[in-house]
Amino acid sequence: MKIYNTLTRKKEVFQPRVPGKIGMYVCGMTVYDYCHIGHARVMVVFDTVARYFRHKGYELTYVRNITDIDDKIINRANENGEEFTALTQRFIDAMHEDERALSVLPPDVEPKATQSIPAIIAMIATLINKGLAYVGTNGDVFYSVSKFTSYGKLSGKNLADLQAGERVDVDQAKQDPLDFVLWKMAKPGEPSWNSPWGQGRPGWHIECSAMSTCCLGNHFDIHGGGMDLQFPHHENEIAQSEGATGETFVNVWMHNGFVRVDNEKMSKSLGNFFTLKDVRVKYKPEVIRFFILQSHYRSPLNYSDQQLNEAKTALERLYTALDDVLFLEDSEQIVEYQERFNEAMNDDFNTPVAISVLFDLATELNIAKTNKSQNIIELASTLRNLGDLLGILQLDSNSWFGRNDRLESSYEMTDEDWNELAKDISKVPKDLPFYEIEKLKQIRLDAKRSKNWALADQIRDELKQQGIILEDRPDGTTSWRRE
RNA sequence: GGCUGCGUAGCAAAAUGGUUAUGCAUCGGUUUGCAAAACCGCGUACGCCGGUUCGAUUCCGGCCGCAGCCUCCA
Repeated sequence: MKIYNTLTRKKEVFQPRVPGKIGMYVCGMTVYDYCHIGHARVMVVFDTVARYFRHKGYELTYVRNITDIDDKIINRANENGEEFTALTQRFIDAMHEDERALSVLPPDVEPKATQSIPAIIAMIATLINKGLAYVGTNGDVFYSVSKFTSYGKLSGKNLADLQAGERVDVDQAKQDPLDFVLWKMAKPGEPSWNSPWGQGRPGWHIECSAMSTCCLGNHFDIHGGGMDLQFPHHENEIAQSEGATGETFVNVWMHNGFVRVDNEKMSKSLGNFFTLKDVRVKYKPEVIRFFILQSHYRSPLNYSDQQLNEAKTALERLYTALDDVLFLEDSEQIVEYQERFNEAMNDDFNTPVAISVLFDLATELNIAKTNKSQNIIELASTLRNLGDLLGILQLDSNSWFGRNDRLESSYEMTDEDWNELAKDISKVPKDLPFYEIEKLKQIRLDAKRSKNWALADQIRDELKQQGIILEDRPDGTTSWRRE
């Protein structure tokens, strides 16, 4: 299979260092706020990558870190007047809840910066011993970028250009403006850990170097994250890790594109972000996941209600195809579709094409259902299993269409009462449960039998107002679903 | 200014040196009491200008436009 490698700027045939085994590290969240759709993209993209590797039979170790100490966390905790650990725990919990909703499987290891302090200190000490890092005039420890000759190889930058475009205020404590902090001295009252250089905390970049090599070894296969981490974060990670170990750090660098709003990057600093928590109120999480996978992971992804609505309609089409089909364990699979799907995924995880295979499969399944063909179960099972690789289509269709709520009545009503009520459903409370919908459906079927089209249409229209869609079938039965 | 990347039909989004992407929307048909869903049919799109080629949306060059990074950000 081929994967686009940021380091070489081209698709390369992927070869794990150890046959059959893959180590993958992805930069995770800094937990001082809720996850937004941009974070969702990273989670979903690399979850899909992980699922596919495992499907291909690789033994994958997937590590995704949590940054649970940094300036923003300290500031936010101070604003709230709470312990930073209380703050981070709250947002870690919220993140895990978002992940579960999006069917993002947990990574194998989820290291936290605050639990990796010894490894961080050890790596900084090595860098100082090797002459790649120094203690600045303010006591902070800095990485000496000019000492690392291949600095800039990932982002395609060179030191001269960087200096020419310098727009950071020069920190007097540094020897060179491009040098970055490895260990930051604590101000009074700030969270801190003891180190050979005094009480302080790790810089942002060092934690990822320490945690990744700690969990996966000095040299591993894949490192991922958002595009914006290419520089300086990942560049600095390379400098730190390769500087400290003297070995190649990572073979393949994968970066996902941004989520945009009105053609601008969605980001915390621009304030144009939508949190998952909020979006989930309006759209099912699976719709969000589908929306993300409908574009290639390296392309920009424009966020809008229109896009989400279309994703919902599209996904509904797939669930409609799966509706009313019995599934059998160990059903035969349709190889042709599996092959087309795999071919797409083998080409740098081309999920839009993989999804198009799902739609072709759905069309054939719909035809098979109409014709009552023999291969209905195989088609449906294949569709579901391929969907599973993308983390979609795993709900029971009754659940997707909102037909799985309680079966008993909420109201004490006679049939007479129901017949009266059916004539003016606008009086019926919103969010009718299963039993009541079934009841009204029956009343409508009776109306149809006696060719009382007016009443039948009225019931259908009124229910539509409530987001309940009735569909008559050729065999005279009626099915319903929630929008 | 430097460095990346992008520009595809109404919208979204892929592949591809000559052959159907796909989804949504629209239109026509089948079906239906009418709908809905489903099925069938319908789209000659590839920023502009040159070049290479028998042939370019696809390769090369220039231009224009957009985005990202160069400061915390997935």
